[in-house]
Amino acid sequence: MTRSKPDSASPAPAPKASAASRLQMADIARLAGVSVSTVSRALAGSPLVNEATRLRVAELAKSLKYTINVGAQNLRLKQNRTIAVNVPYDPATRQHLSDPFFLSLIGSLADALTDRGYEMLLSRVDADRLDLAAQSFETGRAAGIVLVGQWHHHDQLNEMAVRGVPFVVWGGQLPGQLYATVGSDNLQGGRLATAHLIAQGARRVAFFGDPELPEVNLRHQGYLLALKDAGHKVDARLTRPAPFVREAIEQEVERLCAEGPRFDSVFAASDLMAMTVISTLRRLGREVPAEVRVAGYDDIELAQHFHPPLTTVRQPIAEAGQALIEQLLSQMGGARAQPILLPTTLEVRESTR
Amino acid sequence: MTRSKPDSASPAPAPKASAASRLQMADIARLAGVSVSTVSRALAGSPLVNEATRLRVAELAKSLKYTINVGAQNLRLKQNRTIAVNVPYDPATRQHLSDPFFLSLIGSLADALTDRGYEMLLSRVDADRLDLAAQSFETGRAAGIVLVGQWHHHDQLNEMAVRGVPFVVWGGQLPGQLYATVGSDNLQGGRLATAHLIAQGARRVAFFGDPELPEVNLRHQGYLLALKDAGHKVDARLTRPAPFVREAIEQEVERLCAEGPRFDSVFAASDLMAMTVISTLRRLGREVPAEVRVAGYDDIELAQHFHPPLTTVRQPIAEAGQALIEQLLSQMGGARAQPILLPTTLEVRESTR
DNA sequence: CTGAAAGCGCTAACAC
DNA sequence: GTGTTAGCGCTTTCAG
Repeated sequence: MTRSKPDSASPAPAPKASAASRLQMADIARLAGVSVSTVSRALAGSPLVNEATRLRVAELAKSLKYTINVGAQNLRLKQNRTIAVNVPYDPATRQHLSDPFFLSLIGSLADALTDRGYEMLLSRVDADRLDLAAQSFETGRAAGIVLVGQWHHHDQLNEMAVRGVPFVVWGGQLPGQLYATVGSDNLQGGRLATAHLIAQGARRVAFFGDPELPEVNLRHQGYLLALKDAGHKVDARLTRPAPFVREAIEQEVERLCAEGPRFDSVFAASDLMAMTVISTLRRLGREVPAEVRVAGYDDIELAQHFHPPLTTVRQPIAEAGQALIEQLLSQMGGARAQPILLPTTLEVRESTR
Repeated sequence: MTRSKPDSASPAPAPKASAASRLQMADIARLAGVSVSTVSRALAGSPLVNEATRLRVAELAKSLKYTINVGAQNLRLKQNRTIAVNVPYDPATRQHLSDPFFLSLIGSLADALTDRGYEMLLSRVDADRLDLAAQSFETGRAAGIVLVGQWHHHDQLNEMAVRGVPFVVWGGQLPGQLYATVGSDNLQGGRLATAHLIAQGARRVAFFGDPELPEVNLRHQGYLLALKDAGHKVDARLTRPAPFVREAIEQEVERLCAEGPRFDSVFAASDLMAMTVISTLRRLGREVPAEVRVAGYDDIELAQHFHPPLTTVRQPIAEAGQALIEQLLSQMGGARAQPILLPTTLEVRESTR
């Protein structure tokens, strides 16, 4: 899925008029022997129009498969029922839309939107220029924006909020945040997972993840809290700042195994990461969970089918989509941006037993 | 991800005008002391406009963060740069957007579209009413349509083609097909996988999948061909028609193990299915690959991280998106619908050794 | 109850 | 070079 051409690709030839002039209101008005206004009213189900003519128009439209041109309708009505969902991609690796968790989240957003009669415009954004996501709002394409992941650039998001762009982001709550986030309780989740590892007898828990990302950072803080709760000493070398790239994770595991320090369990910031960690450990001859216990985060569908089935912190995906859309819509309705924290639960499976 | 409300949900309150009237061309015309037409030309980079004024207008627009209202622009230009991508969902189970393969395909489509300056409208369609997907074209929302999976209802698709709706579907090539499909060479893929199992010493290969689906059906035919190539007798009881639902697959595995017939390997119609089969076999105490060899189809990202790493037929995802869009665009440009077959390759891993 | 006319925000002849 | 004008396909006053 690595593409070579940059986003700034030439817009290509002409997409021009699609098909020889589509059917329009005037046509069915003529055919029905009424004026366009009547057709408009009839199709809108206005009580002003005679039931007989309403029916006639409706049937004519149906048999001719005529449907109102939403573009024109929206222009006239100044309304808009599409929401732009933006998935950040790392401009360096051009990796994107790859983590199953985000993909499920998109599915859940699609559900939530369809349920409310909205459409979803899906696109990618350069993770370093999250503010560009605002464009689909500014060009009138979308009535609101969902950002799937905040990455770095808290600042850009705050600036968007100041500009009055209606948007929500899936991510962690940050101090001084002017925009709305929806996310799982990352702190609590990290704490849960780590506490569980400790309860299983872990003495030296390693943390894998990129603490530059707000969400991961919160999970890391939860990890630290749990260590403190248990009276464990924190060994900073056990925090391994690996980005979400397979090779980097593998390397980090190899380094940790080779150079130390000693560790008897791992809390990984995502399931995908946990799975990679487990594969690598296995390749290096360390058994999971016998020698090293591993817990993940997300509870993606495959976590339970993995071998060993993965202990993980479950984020409620279906609710996530609902909450994101609800928050966005209420914001579009004039409400203030309000962060939402979704509860997490620990799914204990074989990988930590 | 199971939603309770049906699609026919009430369209909810009013989304009305977003924010107090956005900035528009007239505004920046006034501010620049020129007419709207000049602004329009300037922003479009027309050579008719004086370089000095062009610059002035451009800067004014930028500083005010003005962007052209695409809705109005499209209406006037009768153009449209959005493509609707529709993901069918099973109305019975309301399962959708769940198989990682389809999700990756969406990612690949997003890439292909962005590269060409198109936008992507993502929605679900009832798998039994694929023809409803045409609506986004008929309402002028989209200039063309991509259908991710043909399911049953070849007929509905043919009818859409007759109606002149520009669309492509990801799926298998069927006889008497009036529309364009893009898909991997399912027949060849099924043959490859099965032949490989036989080469590994398999004598009794079971097939898991729903042969009602054209793609799966082709994979099954490939399976039969490979058996014939090898001079094996076909045992119809080894074909297990399981839908893509986890519980159904587990049950089918249990039944096969309990009631026979005997089998020493499995070719599953998708990786997800293969993984479920493996987990179930393991639960029943049958080791993979020692006792049963298992091969899948798709080569999703997780196949290589699975334990054991999964032997599978790789479908070229990046090319898939490109091919779908290329085919659709050329169709929109007036070309005839032309099926495309993508090459498959066998990825041999531990699960069949 | 229905039609004529104006206008949503923009572009493209057609004048000057 | 730039402004004036008409009109994309629809909805909605405002008169009948």
